[in-house]
Amino acid sequence: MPTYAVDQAASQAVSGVREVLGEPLDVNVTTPPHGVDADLAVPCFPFAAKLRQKPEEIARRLADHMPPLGLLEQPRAEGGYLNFRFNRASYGKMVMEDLDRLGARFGSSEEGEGKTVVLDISSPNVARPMSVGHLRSTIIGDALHRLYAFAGYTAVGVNHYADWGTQFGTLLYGMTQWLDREAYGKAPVRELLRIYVKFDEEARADPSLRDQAREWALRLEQGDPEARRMWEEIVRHSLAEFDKIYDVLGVTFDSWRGESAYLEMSQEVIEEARRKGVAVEDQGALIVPLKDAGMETPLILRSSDGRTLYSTRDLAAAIYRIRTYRPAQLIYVVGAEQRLHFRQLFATLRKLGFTDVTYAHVDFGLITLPEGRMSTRRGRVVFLEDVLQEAISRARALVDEKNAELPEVDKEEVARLVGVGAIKYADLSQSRVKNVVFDWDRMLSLDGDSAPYLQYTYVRARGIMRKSAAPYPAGGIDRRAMETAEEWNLIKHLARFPEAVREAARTYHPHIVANYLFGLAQVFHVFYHNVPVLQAEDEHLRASRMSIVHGAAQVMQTGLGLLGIGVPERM
RNA sequence: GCGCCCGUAGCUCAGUGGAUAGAGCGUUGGCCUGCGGAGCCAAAGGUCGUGGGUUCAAGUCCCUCCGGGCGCGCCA
Repeated sequence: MPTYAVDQAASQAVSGVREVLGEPLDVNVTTPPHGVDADLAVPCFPFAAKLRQKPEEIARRLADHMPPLGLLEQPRAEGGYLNFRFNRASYGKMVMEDLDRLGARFGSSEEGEGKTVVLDISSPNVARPMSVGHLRSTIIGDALHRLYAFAGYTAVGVNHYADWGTQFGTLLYGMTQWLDREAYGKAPVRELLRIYVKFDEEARADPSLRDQAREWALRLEQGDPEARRMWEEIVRHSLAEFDKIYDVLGVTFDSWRGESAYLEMSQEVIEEARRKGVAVEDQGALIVPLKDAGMETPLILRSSDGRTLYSTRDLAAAIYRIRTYRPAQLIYVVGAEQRLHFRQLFATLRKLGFTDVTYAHVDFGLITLPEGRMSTRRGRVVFLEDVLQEAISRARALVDEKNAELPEVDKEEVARLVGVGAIKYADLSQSRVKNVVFDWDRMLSLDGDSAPYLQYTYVRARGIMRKSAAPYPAGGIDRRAMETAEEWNLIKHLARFPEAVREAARTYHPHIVANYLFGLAQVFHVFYHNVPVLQAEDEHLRASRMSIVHGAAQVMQTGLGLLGIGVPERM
């Protein structure tokens, strides 16, 4: 499905090679390394065995007999490589026309047309303040949500918040003992946290408290009105708190459903699993044996005392999503420590017959503190709210320094965009698989490879655009605007955006887009530094360069938008 | 003990099996009479954890070992 210039150029290279060699060979198109003056390369080593000829000779033969290719120059043989350069006139023209025609849709595709993906994103714990630990799922999930929508899918972002489970027993009991009404009225979730921590301390001195907590958990489970009322209140307060955070982050969901929404359905799922022979009784519990799927530990559907578990409700939720949305794929953006859980979940779903859905656990490394793993109970935790505030205030200090004459409202807006952007970018610009040791300065970095560097690119481009309303040049971009290395490199980089977007979605790696944008920023800054736009020699050249600037601003805005990062007009 | 993940420059990280492994930070030294210096240019800095293997070609794939992290039946 080659629609963009990059794709077409690559497929022209492939068919050209096949035509000359006259065989349906597997042709690999790569990008040459830095020192080589070429845009695409085809290594000829793999053909050697089949053609009984040296790679160097094959490359030479190809170079000599290559038919004319619209977007590529006549290739050259260099060693065992066949090197192509883009044809500036045709390739550059096509790129710029695509950009002009598609605008904010440049980079999008129809790949997901008619298909739905459901993404499990964020899923915080009710009754706890969100910590930086929830950042990754929220931010990575949001970026994937946007990327999939951009790729043409119907993307459903689901917040599956944890509002059920044994921890509510301790909380309800704790509330009956130590609740400070006034503190609860002012900052309910913080007060609940205090109680949660206090229970842990007290229970260490007096283990009988744990029985009390179990008692309350049971009351809640059985629908006791008082327990139920307290629980509902906790959930309400928590969701209100989450809302505030998501609002600052600019993250939205298509569906909010807590685990408790699946209590009834869990019973049906248990029945179904039993009926299909997927689940069996074992030591008083109901389990799904998974040895045949390569797992020693089974998925547990019902505990020996008859309660549903996290895994039961997750299974019910998955089935609910499949029946409600008819998705092609279920995606879970959840930490790597739950790998086993998702292997079990997916295997169970397949056993139950849900085989026409693909499942993906998009995992990511843990965020830890320098002193070790975060622990809410021990108060060893960094709250997301504090991180956001700190980021915004650091950005604000910088705005005051760099752009003192900006109006107050704009300063606030810029500080928010830059501060929040910095946090998101810090996470989205590196591969998600590695663990991260939390570090204020690193997470809130505002220089180098950081959000403001990219946002500043946009600001600079917009600065030029504000000063001139030159329209897209009649008759297309002027060849003279593609002559210098700065111009040509920028155009070539713009052309690669669709590829970055596609790869990021395909591999669930938003950092591919982030890295791409960083490269774009670098190339643009060099262009900006060396190529006069407003002062171009004549009107047509100026309009042509303006269209390049326009394209750069557009791609930066679209790309950052896919990462959930906004751009200011000034900063 | 078993399973999974990670190990690339002083630090933090990129690197679809292809050519001479790249950035940012930090260090040193340059560039504001051009469209905003939150910028640009340059230098120094590497046995890609270790040892084998597969391949025409390995930072990338497979195995050993070392170091770190996570997980392993009724928590979420």
